[in-house]
Amino acid sequence: MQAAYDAIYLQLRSLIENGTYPYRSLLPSESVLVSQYGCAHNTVRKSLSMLAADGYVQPVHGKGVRVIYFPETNSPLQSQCFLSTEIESFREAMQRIGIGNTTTKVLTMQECVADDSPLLAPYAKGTPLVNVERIRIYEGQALSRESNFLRADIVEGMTKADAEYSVYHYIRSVRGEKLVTCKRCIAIEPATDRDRELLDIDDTSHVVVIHSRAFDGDGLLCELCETRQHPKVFTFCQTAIHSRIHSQK
Amino acid sequence: MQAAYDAIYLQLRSLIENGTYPYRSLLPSESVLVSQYGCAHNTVRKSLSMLAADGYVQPVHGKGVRVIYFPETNSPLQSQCFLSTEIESFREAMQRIGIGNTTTKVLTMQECVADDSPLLAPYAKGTPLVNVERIRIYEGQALSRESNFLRADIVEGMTKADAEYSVYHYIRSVRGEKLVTCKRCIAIEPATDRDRELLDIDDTSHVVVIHSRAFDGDGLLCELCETRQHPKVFTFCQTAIHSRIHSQK
DNA sequence: GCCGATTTGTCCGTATGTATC
DNA sequence: CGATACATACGGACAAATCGG
Repeated sequence: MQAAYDAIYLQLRSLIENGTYPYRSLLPSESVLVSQYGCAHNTVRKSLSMLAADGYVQPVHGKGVRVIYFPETNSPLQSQCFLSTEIESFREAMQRIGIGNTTTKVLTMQECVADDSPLLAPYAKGTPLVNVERIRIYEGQALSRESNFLRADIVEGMTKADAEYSVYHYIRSVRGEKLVTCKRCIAIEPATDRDRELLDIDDTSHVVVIHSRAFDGDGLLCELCETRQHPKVFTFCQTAIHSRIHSQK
Repeated sequence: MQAAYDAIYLQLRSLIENGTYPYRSLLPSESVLVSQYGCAHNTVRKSLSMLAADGYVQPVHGKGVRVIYFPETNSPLQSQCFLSTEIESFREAMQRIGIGNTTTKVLTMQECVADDSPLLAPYAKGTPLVNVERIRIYEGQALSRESNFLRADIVEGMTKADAEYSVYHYIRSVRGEKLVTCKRCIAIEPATDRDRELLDIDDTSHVVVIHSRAFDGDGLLCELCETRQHPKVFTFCQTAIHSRIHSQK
């Protein structure tokens, strides 16, 4: 079942994207939208705040809701970015940006237990884990590698073949678990000897390093992952909105 | 005046950060919080959704609101990231992460007009602009440069000295304008000859390129900026939350 | 497996405050 | 000053998920 605010969000978004509400114009006022959609004021507001968070509109107090979306041909579009603001598997990301011919190779896959190393500190000590190390190859080049510490119970029964296809797909479709929140940290670090050994980075001095921690439907940590990859495959788009909180802090 | 949901957000956040509500625990239920704070449940819900967006909690349907925040010593904290999810000036960012001794040098600052080049396409053709090119130097090294196309009216009267201190500070404090929305696109590109000429990048093959577009209080584009910088000064943290929208699209 | 209590999720209608024009 | 528009807040109703008995 689709929520009312989702439907309104999607409809308004497509009207913005197809030019019905062009860049720099004002949307119909809240009260007009309320009567158009036959819903409550708060419902329209939720849809509008979602559009604002995604960079489609910006509400202007006392004036209206300004459309700030314009199609971009120059820089990579939001939808074509390598790293999305959503939670998706590598496979899903590749399909989204239209790179079909990628393969994944599992280097190692072994059970272990969370000790008190700083790397695994977010896991409770003693938690059974599975460590999966993989390499991503596209167009014959190894451009990305990752080391993944997954909570054992959430990937119970996973085989190497499953991990080669998609760990996220296994968690979601086979295990029926959700991935709800993902915290990420992006940095650019000098390539290590191990990077040069495993990846085709040639004359590239640095690699993109993404640390991510994913939480399941219960809000419990289930994945702790480090991805190291060639810089040329990395793009990321984001919309920042001013909040008064930080100005007070 | 501070909104009620802001106060509740700040209070709950500090209670989470100081360990009163530790990692993996559940917050008091909505109804308890409502009676504690003496407000309506929608107000509490707004605070909780802000905490969720910032990666502090994750609500679990029918169960409670799980705390997913833990202090990190290993990877860069959210507050220590170079590029924040807020809208701030370079000067503010440097103060936040504790790098005091930085200087800014204005290379060029000249008026121009938006033509039909793809770079300036987001501006209406004919819009008066000011182009400012600057270099950031810290610890004696030129590590970042940027080319900024600002709408002329929003930086009216700005001098080279103002631009050397902070363009954002001039816009906000002198001109009294707000910067509300900022769309950014991050990529890693090979360093150009011009990069090597202006920056101290030595044996580094790539630079971090940030394209950003900022919108003023009226929701009108007022800044179009390209930043090119040394990889070693770049870190970015972000929290992604699963939305059903993308799964339907 | 069912039932009831608890908790979050969605939605409604209303009232008031505040900025813009 | 009045009309319009967004911002905040309240209180209530019902749905849906979870959990324990």
